[in-house]
Amino acid sequence: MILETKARTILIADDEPDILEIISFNLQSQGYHSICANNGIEAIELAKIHKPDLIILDVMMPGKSGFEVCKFLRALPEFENTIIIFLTALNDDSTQIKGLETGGDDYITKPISPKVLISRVNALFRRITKETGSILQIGDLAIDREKYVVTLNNEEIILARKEFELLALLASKPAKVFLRNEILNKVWGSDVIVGDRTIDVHIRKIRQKLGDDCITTVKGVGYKFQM
Amino acid sequence: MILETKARTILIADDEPDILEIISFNLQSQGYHSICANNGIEAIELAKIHKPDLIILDVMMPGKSGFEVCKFLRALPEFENTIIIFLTALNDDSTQIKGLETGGDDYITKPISPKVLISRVNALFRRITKETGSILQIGDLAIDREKYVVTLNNEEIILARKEFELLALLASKPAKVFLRNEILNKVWGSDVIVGDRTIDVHIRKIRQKLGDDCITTVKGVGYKFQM
DNA sequence: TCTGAATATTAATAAATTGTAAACAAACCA
DNA sequence: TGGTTTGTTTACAATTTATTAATATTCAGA
Repeated sequence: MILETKARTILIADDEPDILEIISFNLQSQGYHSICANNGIEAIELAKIHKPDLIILDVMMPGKSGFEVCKFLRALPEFENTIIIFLTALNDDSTQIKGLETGGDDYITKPISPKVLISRVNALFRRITKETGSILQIGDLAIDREKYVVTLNNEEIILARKEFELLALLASKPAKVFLRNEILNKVWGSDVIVGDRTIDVHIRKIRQKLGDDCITTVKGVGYKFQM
Repeated sequence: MILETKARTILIADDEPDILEIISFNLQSQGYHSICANNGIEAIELAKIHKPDLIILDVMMPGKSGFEVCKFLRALPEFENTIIIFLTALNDDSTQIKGLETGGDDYITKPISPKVLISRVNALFRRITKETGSILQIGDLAIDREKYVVTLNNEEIILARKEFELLALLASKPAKVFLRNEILNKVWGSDVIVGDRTIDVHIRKIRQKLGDDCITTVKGVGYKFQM
C-alpha cells in the first residue's frame, strides 16, 4: 500500500478531452502517474479508488463543478491533505479567491502552459516532502522503501511486509502520533476490516526486533515513533 | 478546533514604496505582522533579524534581484523551509518557471490585487500548517496536538487523553471562560453523560501537573486558562 | 459571620485500552 | 505438495485512565 506511492499519482478532471490529454502527457513525461476524469462525479470516484497525491480540477464542468468536488473531497478525512489545483478560464479575482478559500492550493488560469503547470506541481510537491531519495534515515535506523530493507547500525533487520509498512508509516513523521484509525487506513486500507488487536501484535513484533523504545504508546490515542 | 494564536511575520521586499505600503497595510489588516525592505540586501538583513514565516520578493530590484535573494536565503538552513512568494511585472512563462524552480512557492504577476495576494498567502500557510503541524504556545507552555506532547519550560509533562484534550481546549483561547456545558460538549461529546464532579477531577489533575495557577475557577460559570 | 451552593479533594471502583502468548489461517515458495 | 513464513484472531493479563462517591473546603451573599 505504501509502496504504490513511489511515483506520485495525479488526478486530472476536465470536460475537454484535449486539455486532459495535453496535461496528462506532460505530467507523465515528468515521471508522474496520471489519471483522467471527464467530469466532477468521475473525479470523485477515481479519487476514492486511486488516492492521488494531487488533484487538478477544472472549475467549470457539467454536473459537479470543480469547487463542489473540492468541497466534497476536503470533507473526507482521506482527502483533507491532498493537494488540489484549480484550472479555469475564469480570470476574475473573486473566483480565484473563492477557489483558494474553498481549499485549493493553487489556481491557474487557462490558457495554461504545460511547463508552468508542471513547475507549479513540482513546487507544491517540493513543499510537502523534501526527503531525498527513498531512504528514510532516523538516527541509526535506515528505512529503504524501494528495496524494502531496514538497517539498524548498518545491520539488516528482517521485517515482514506489514511490519515494514507500519514502521515506515510511523517513521515518516517521527514523534507524530498516528491514530489507530489512521494506521488502519494507511497500512491496511480503508476497506479492510481487521480485529482490535491486530495493530498491537504488529507493533509488538517491531518492538521485538528494534527494541522496545522505538515505538511509544500514547494510550487512548495511538502510537508514535521515536529513535 | 484548536486555533493558532501566534501572529505570522511576513517580510516584503520591493523597491517601490507604494507597493510596499499597500501590501503591508493589507497584510496587517488580516492580522499578520509585516516588515518592509526596500531592496534585496535589506531583505536579507531583515530576514536574518526577524526570521519571517513568509517572504514576498519583488523580482526586479536594484542590487540583488528577488531570485538572487531567494537563492541566497535558501542556502541557509534557517530559511530552507521559509515560504517565498515572487512578485513581478514580468509575465513570461520562462521567468515564472525560473522563479518556481529557484525555490519559490508561488509567483504572482503585477498588477496584483491585494485580496488575491492575501488569499494566496493564506493558502500557503494553510498548507504548511497541515504538513508541519502547529504548536500552541502560551508563555512557557507549549501544546503540540500532533505529537500529543505538552511541555512546560521545555520539560515534558505527561497528560492522559482527557486531561490533554481539556487543557488543549482551555488553552486554545486563553482567558476565555469555558462553561461547564461547553467543556462537556467539546471534550466528552454531546451524547456522553457523566457526573457533575468529573470535570473538577480532571481540572485538578491538570493543576497538579502544571501548577494551581494555570486554570482559574469562575464560580457558577466555568473555568479559564491563563499562564 | 452564618449559610447554602458550588467546587475541591481523595480514595475507591469501574471502564477502557493495550500487551502478550498461543493457536489458527492464509499466503508463499521451493 | 509440504513446509515455512506471515497475518490475524482469541483469550486473558496487565495497565492505565475515567468516573463516582463521600467528604471537605471555599466563597458569595444575607
